[in-house]
Amino acid sequence: MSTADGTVLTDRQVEVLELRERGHTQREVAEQLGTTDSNVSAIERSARENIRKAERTLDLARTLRSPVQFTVPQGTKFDGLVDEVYAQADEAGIKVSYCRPELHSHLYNQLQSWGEQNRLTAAVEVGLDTEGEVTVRVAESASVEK
Amino acid sequence: MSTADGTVLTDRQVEVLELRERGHTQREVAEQLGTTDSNVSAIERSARENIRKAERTLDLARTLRSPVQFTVPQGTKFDGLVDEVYAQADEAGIKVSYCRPELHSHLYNQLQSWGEQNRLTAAVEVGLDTEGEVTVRVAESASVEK
DNA sequence: ACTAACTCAAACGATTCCGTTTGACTTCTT
DNA sequence: AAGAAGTCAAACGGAATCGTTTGAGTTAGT
Repeated sequence: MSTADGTVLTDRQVEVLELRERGHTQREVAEQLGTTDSNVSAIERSARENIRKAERTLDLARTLRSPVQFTVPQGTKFDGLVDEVYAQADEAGIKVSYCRPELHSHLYNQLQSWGEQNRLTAAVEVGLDTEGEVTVRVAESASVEK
Repeated sequence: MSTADGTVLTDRQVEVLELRERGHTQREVAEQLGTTDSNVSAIERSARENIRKAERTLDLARTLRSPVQFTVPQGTKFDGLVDEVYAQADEAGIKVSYCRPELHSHLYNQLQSWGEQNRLTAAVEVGLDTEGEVTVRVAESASVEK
């Protein structure tokens, strides 16, 4: 078994994920581990939730390392977002690592679930580091709203 | 304040990291938060540990998603590691996304803390996904040894 | 020798998180 | 209609994590 050591997953969660990724059904996994399918369902759910938390954590860590941070309100158009990034970078004397169309698609990809008709459906936190790297992050509370 | 929502960090940990990344000393942070410097030290430590755990978690998640997994023993030369990757990929009918020198430096970069004189100082778990992507991971227990 | 910045270990109460059971519920496919 | 695969909520006991305090220790710089 792969070790869950030093991760935010438990041994049980790794056991379940391993078997599931190999195509077994929850019932099969349940039998092999000597428990119920609904228990396996619960373990798998919290495992995937923990992985999502890990992703968000790294996003946040990157933002924290960024000397320049600002928030763009919900409803902003993607063009406006791009403008804002360049403006803030300029002000801080940072050269953005992306040309305009690059940055646009870079942001669009990361924010696709929070975009609708070229507008943001949630406020977005943006971070700029000294290398010109751009990170974006949507507050968790916003993704739960509505 | 940036929100710690949906991450593996607590609000307190984010507070501390924010102030610290802005160049404040632990004593300054302690004063601002109304506690002791040794407490701030402890909070910062567990915060960074949590971030490391998040990194390892994503590595592990990637490995779990990989249909091909194998372990390379401690003491293997980097050349041997590269050979093994190609051999395993071949056997599974996967085309590695890297040419030899690329793969070598790709692995070398990720494993630099576990390399010495072109040899691995710890066993390494390798994952290959169907896209030809290669992931490596060192068991936590190994990094603590010695 | 003194200070500033930081680390470390032990212990504590409080909180959160895990795995599990039970039972009901959706959604497909046959 | 029946079954297979999966989800969800509530409750539980046990384990892990958090923030904090206290006190001692290290490592630089002056």
